Amino acid sequence: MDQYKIYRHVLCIDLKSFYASVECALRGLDPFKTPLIVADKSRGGGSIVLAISPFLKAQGLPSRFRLHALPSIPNLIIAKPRMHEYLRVSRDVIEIYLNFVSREDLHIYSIDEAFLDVTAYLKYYRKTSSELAQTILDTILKKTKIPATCGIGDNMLLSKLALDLESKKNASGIAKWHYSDVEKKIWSIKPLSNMWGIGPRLEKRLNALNIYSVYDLAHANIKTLKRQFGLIGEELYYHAHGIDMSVISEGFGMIRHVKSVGLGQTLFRDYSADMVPQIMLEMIDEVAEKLRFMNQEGQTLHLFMRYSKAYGGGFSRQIKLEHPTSDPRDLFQAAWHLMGQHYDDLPVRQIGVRVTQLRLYQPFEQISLFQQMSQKKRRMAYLKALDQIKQRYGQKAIHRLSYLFEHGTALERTQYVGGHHG
DNA sequence: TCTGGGGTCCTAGGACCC
DNA sequence: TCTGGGGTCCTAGGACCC
Repeated sequence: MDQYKIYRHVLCIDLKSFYASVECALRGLDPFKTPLIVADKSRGGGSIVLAISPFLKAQGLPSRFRLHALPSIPNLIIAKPRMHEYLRVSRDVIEIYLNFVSREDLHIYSIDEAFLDVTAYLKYYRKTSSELAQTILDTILKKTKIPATCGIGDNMLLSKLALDLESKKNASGIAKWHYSDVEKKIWSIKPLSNMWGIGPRLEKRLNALNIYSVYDLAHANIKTLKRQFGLIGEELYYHAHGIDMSVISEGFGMIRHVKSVGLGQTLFRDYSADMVPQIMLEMIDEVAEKLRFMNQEGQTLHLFMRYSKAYGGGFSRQIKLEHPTSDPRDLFQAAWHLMGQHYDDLPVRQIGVRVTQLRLYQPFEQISLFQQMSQKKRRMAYLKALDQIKQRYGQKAIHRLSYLFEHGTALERTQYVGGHHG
């Protein structure tokens, strides 16, 4: 097993109760003393609370619940989500990371979590990994008023586990785990789903094999695990021994390119078959715009629908296009084709559109004729012009006539980012 | 179990080619 | 047409994460 052990100094940093902390910072309040939740009241009692302040967390309030399950809390502040602000702060924090390490050694894991491989920098800063972690956390707090915690490990997995299972809970906000801590700190993890990479389904299947703790997992037969779970089974076994071979600068860094772009929404009510194409077109417009913004085009369109509860079921199908594209017309045509084949004309509650097989936008199609080349370029120029109008004057400045139909959701969603209020 | 939206990775099975 | 095996690509579905 020792031959698989890599020895690096990896920091895994998490911005504490991120959305709620940003809201406190914007109001000049202390997140540890302020009862604040982030939720969109205007979306009704069924809407989800996105974040709660560390103050409320310390009082034992669950971190995710529905607005109508909210207990009465004195002086509670309910902040409406402002995704643009959260994204801005997230970018500010990334800038801070980049003042300490280079891009190759930084892996952005989510809007509020990042991995930093500081192995090569400790000598330069003349600090231990804990000291450097403390410096970075202090800098984040000073510049953005956001509290953060940090797990440190010999590899990425150990740093992540140190973060999730220790530093988020201890007073200093920093925890360091080595391979030598595996027996004491990882093997005792129970239930299994507390381990990163094990969800409720895997936990159940493992329990069926008489595996209830990470200790059991570490002492299970790797061949059995592989037979039962394939590659993931092997990975589970190694993770149970604290082993993880991924190195940020070897492909886990920031430069990793996005592999798909998509959009999904659960509609506020059931939509009958005649309204579905409009919703789909709106969503495809948005995905296509995002593709153009990223200067990408995609060659496979994936369409997902779940029918109204009254009927149940749905479908999930993909289709490969003739050429990569970021033109909503091509994408809609493909979606229309899929619908013709698989849609049962039932009322719909959930719709998803995703484009995969991405590549960098290429103005020329090698195999096509001159005429078609210029057509693609001209069409792109037109779409880009629309994009620019929207970027300058707002998403509502110019749009399809069909967006005005009463069933549309696009105009309301222009205020949203990632499904939440922008 | 679902409640949210946006992602990633893995797997089994089929089609097709040599 | 079937005999064999190996490889690649594609699709649908499952599971996980934040």
